[in-house]
Amino acid sequence: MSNQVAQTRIRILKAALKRLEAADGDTVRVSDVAKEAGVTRQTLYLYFRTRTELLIAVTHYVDELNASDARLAASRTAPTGLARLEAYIDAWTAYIPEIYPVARALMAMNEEDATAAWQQRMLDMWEGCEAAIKRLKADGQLSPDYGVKDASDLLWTLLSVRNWEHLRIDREWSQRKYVKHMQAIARRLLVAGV
Amino acid sequence: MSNQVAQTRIRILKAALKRLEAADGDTVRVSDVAKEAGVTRQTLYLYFRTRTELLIAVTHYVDELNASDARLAASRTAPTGLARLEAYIDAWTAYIPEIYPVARALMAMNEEDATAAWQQRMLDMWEGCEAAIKRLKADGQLSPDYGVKDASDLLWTLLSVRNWEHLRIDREWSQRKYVKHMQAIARRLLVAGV
DNA sequence: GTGTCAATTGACACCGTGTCAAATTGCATT
DNA sequence: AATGCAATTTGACACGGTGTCAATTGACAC
Repeated sequence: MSNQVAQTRIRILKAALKRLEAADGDTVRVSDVAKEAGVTRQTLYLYFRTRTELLIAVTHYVDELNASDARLAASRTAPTGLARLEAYIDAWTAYIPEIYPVARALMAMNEEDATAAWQQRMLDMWEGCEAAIKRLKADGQLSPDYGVKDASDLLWTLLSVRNWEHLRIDREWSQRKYVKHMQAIARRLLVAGV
Repeated sequence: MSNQVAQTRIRILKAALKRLEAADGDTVRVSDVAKEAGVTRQTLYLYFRTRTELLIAVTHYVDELNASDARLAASRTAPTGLARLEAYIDAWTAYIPEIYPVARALMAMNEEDATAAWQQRMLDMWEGCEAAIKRLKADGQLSPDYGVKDASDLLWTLLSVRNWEHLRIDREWSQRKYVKHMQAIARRLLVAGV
């Protein structure tokens, strides 16, 4: 990829992200992004075959910007099951607001590839939940009320982007408050003897 | 409304519901509904000004079919705060699968009126949650961890259609299992001294 | 200068929603 | 049986947004 090409690509990604963050729920069109990037719509299509592909590329771009993988992975090194659960929740809940503008657009698409891409992410996230729960169980800290699978499903649901959206956007909770409550609820529901 | 007119209208509503229930996540087009109803697209537009208006009418139709209001309202007569909370959760969680096919389509729309209609329903549902929580508080059964507003927000989020979708569809929980867990979680989180 | 690569121009097809006017069918009244 | 009205159909079209295509321009490198 020549330097010029790489630059244009990045410019488009930045423009897309900017528009997605600014779009207050409104749909961002391909032409909006092109305009923002100072490029024609056709040029954009030279870099991304479809709108879906563009949005997916933006999710990866956001991940890079925030070194998300690293932050999520770091939570794995926590010393105890409980500490790990807390670290995972911290990492994930900090990630949501960053990915949300793109996530929203992706979730709003009724298109095969877009749905598949988002589902895959959610599956990855489920595995993160499961890993945290397994560690909890290994440390004898998992609530006796739940098996690993059910606990993972519940944690995964509790921490869903939709729940964040409900509380943070619809109910206007602060991010701080949201995180605090998610931590408390996860602990209350999933950790033994609390 | 003449008899004939009423019949055609109902036929269209039934057709729409049928297609929405059958559409496994795929978008249902106006022309699909018209075809199902055995009527031209133009006739449909004679009865419903827009696709959004049709979908909203279907939600009302579903409500009628199930006497949903009555069921929700019945939960208000429970003798204690806890009984009422349980009755409310039973009524609402039984309602979700009925409304879900339409809800899904409505939520998927990026259109002002559609969004507004769904938001209004969710607001009504929030008030149902709040009423249940207030009663709980009046009976001294509300967990000391939460105020009325926060508890209502949490119950509302816990019982969201999206959470039902996550657990019931994505994680393939049975309806029975879903209800059981929602009851248990609500109690654990919101009821004092459990 | 010539060749190459990136980007632009302008046109067009497709799909789904929504609109319009004119024609047709069915039914009731007299 | 003829008239009139209401419900429905027919066929056409506009619009917005995505995606495609071919021809052209501009810049820079050799």
